[in-house]
Amino acid sequence: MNRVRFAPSPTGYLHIGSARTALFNYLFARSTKGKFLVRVEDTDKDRSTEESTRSILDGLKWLGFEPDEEIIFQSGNAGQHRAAALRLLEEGKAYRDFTPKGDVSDSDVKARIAERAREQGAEKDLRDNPYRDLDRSESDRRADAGEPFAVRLRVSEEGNTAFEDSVYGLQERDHSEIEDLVLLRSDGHPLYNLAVVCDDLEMGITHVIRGQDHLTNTHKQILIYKALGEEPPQFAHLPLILAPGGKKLSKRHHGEIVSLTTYRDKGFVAGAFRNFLALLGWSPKSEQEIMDLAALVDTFSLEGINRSNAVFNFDANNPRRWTDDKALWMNAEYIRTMPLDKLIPLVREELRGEKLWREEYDDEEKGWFEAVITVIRERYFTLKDFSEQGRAFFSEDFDHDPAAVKKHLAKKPELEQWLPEFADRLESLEDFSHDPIYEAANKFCEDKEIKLGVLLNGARVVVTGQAVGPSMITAFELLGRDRSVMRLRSKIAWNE
RNA sequence: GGCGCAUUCGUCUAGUGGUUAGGACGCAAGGUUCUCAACCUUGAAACAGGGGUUCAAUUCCCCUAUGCGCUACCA
Repeated sequence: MNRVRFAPSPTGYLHIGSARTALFNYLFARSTKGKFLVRVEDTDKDRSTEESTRSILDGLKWLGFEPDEEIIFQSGNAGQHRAAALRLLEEGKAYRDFTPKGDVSDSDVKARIAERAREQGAEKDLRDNPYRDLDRSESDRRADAGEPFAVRLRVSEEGNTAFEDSVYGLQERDHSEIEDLVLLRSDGHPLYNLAVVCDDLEMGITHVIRGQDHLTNTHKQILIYKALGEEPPQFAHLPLILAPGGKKLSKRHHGEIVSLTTYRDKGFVAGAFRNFLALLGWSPKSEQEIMDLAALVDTFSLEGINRSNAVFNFDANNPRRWTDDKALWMNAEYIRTMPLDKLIPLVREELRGEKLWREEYDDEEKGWFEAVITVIRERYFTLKDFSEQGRAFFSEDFDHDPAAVKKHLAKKPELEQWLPEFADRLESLEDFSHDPIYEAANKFCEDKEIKLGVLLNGARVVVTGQAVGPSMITAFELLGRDRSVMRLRSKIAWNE
């Protein structure tokens, strides 16, 4: 049985790239009847926080990915990692490095790597560590004397490692390109590459599906598997998600757009965002694009994964395009087509958050509420729209859009008289339903010799505060006689 | 610097040794309409560049360019 894991490090929010990695792991597990596991890689104790862990787990839950087994915390396995390193030391597959630990300031490591590499040029020798061939008894003696040491894997100078990546195909790397990597820090803490290998072994992971940024390091991990006398799992690396222009998508440069929680907070339907994410770097090879979780599980396979990085397209300077157009479109598509009983709970949450929810909507006004949602959801893009654009349906306390006032009221000052007059006609209607309201509106416009649009557009601004919205006849019907009449007579919009 | 990976419309992508290079989002035009969406019709829009191989290359090979990744006693 296949076993895969999603292994986030809790050093911040859940990045959308990580969310997609989790998605692909989940889909792979479900589509092959395997297990989806979660392992929190909290070994960097300086940067890991509980808050981050919680936020990541919340994000996974929101997307619908519950782990099949208990969540593993990597920090709890440090003892085993250390034991593995010591075993390799014992077997001579690793050695003690007594070089004093240098100061590593995190910020400029990349620059220093490049700098050092430039100096070495092509002449570099990754096996020039003076302790690599230190006499064993001498090494033991110094260790016993309490001298601190790091443990490094003894990588052979000849040959290469190779593996078949499910996405990128055959990967080979000469050992001469791989340094004797550190397994254990001089303070006794295991390092990432060792920890992942040990944990994946321990958890019985059969397929490692992760970001392409790990592709080159996979060779190091394979070396560790070999040294431990174990078979490496199957690897599948995923293309990355980039920012417009092909740049790295980072919190520092792109802010909250990279955080999954942003999408939840800005009114995304989880299924819609999940659907969008699935299409970034993976293709079902069909023209079907709208897919719920079951459909994704049905069609998912590693073969459909792309090799080139995908650009997450958005415009930081344009509020209307704060995130990818297609994501927004897909969210709208979900909002207007998803089953009402799936949508209602989401709208309820949104209205509750904005203090617009009334318990009656779940009870004696359920029918009315559903009718309203059915009508207004047609033109909404996010769940936020229900409380913002749709506010007038749930509250008397709503604003009048200045642009709408200008466009439909200011240009027709006569409406200030006409709208209350029209209110009188509505008030006297025997049957306050669609057709009679429509007839009344037409009759009124005939009397005043104006186009229907003039009346209804003006009414929309006064009654809903908006220039756009559902058919005004339907809106009157939904709001009911009293509220319609009252708002038509109101001078608020005229005085603002 | 070294090593690795990638490159089809603006973006996400399909695809093939011979195709009118397909779809989606977005964009534009038209229809519909009380507004705006939705919907329908139509349109503009791509094989990074250069060499090969081949009867034929977007597809196979090489080089260049560009981008990304890794190169840490970070994960």
